[in-house]
Amino acid sequence: MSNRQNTRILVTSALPYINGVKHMGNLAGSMLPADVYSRAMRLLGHEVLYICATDEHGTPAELAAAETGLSVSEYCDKMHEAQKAAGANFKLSYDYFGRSSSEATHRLTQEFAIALEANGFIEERTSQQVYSVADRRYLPDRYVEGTCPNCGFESARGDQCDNCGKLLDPVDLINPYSAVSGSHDVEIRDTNHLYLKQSDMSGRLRDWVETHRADWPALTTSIAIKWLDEGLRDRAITRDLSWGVPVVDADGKVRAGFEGKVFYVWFDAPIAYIGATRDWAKETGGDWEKFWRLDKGAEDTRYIQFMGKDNVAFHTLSFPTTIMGSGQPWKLVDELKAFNWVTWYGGKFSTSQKRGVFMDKAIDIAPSDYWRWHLMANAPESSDAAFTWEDFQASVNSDLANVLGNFVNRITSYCVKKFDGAVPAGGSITEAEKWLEAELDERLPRLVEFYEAREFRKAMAETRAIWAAGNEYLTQAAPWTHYKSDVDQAAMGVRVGLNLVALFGVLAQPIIPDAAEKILAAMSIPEENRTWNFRGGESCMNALPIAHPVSAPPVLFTKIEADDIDAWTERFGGAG
RNA sequence: GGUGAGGUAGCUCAGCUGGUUAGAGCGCAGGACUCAUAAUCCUGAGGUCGAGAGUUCAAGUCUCUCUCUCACUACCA
Repeated sequence: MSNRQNTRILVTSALPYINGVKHMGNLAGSMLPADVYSRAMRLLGHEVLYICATDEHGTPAELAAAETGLSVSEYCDKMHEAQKAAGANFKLSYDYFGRSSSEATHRLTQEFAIALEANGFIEERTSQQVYSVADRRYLPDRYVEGTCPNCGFESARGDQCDNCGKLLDPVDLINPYSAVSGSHDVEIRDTNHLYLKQSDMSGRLRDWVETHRADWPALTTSIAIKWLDEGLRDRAITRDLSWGVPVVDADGKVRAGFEGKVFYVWFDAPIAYIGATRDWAKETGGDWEKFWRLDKGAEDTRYIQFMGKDNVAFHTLSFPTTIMGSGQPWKLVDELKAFNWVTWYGGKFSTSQKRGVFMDKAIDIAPSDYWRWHLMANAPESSDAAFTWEDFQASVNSDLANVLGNFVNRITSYCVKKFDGAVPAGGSITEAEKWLEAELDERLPRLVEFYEAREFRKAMAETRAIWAAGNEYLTQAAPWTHYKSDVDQAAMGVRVGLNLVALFGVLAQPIIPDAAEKILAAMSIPEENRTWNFRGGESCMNALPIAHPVSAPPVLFTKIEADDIDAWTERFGGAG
């Protein structure tokens, strides 16, 4: 493990939309795994840059702002800070949490569009769109409602009827009205938009996706191939809105006929990955180009994207079309990690029906470590994963409190009581130490492999198994039994046990950073000794110097009681 | 409707290119221990791998049909 090459790694997680605080499923499906991965890679000595940002444009932001009485810009300022704070509460270790509304992203978006048009990948076309006279705005399909021509349902949305499920075109709705104001004064107008000619890129996209069949998860490639098989359609990348990136010509002036139009959020949102990196560079003096420009060192960067499955098409097809079509040496993603959904007792999260927990409330209920551990140990990697309070309780009580917390407590407090809180010398190697060494030699490399492969459930299970091995070792070594007749031999068990506490703290860092910090502080482990330079089980068992001071940390994990579950179910909904 | 993913012990899930008695954690039962957050450790019970058919010396693993669940279906993001 010692001769691993240090790599430069760029990590991005799908941009959370500006409206509202995200629920635990959003956290589990992109930001949290990206964070755990970034932390692990940093510990392994890699150069990691983890970038995320709020996705701020689009109709929903405009409407939400109007409801609060704030300007869109003020509203976004406020919500950006709220999301930033929520991320901080969950200890998301972004190197930079930017905004798609930043100057850098605006300029890049415009530059990409100009380059794409010069290369023939953008075309101006006319389409029909519903315009609401009362609202003085064009309405996205789902903001137009009316009677379903198929089943007669009276409040069918323009994109799909909630009653019969049929896909609709808003133009076909009978008696259409604006979902924003309820006004029936709506009309169909012709409007010009820029289209990204994804169809012309199909061949190159397919070749590129095919080369990754082996190293991308099946979830990722199957979705991309599905879209390609159905035939990529050209996609409008502008909208009739005022809040967003203006459409300009090469001279920087608004494009003729595009007054009152901006780029579609899904054109500029992924570009915000680059924009946010530039903003990071501006703020820190870092070099953004070595992460993004192939001609400036990005050939040596490994770029990994984290996202929910709904985002796969945009990251495997649309954004790559933008990158490839620009004809410029931009970095394409190397590896994608896509997640399924976390469901709420098998159903959907729903704010209106009080079903589900959102990041701001979740942190009031339980410490971030609890959520981080449970969501990663039960990550929706191969299929949707059901969240239940009972499972949450089991993860926290069994894995964190009983296996890890109790281990740390039992051996540190014993050391304080019997060995004056100092790592004791003495004793000889027994079967117990040999067993433990073999166990660590097998499990530590495997753990690292799981992290590198971004197999989160397996990495968590392996971590837990290592913690459990500590308890098993203590049972075998039984220092409390030896203490009665052979204090030196008891010292052996205590010393190795304390080394395990330090090791467990080191291993816990990417997942449960707060608890890890408490453990490492109680063990007085200096910063430079907290990295993942494992040199085999034997050295892990003898890392602490003799007489090194040790204290017993306060209870690390308070258990979740049945009463808590009842109260939370009452407050947030559950099986009922 | 189309497409994709999934249906493996009571629960949540592993099982790579098919190969001895199908695995883990939780839960459950019994035992051990007493340093510890009534914790921990050991042992055990529990599955005809959604249904049916086929290919093969051999299928949870490949093919087909059926069935159930979930997701996506391009102007929500």
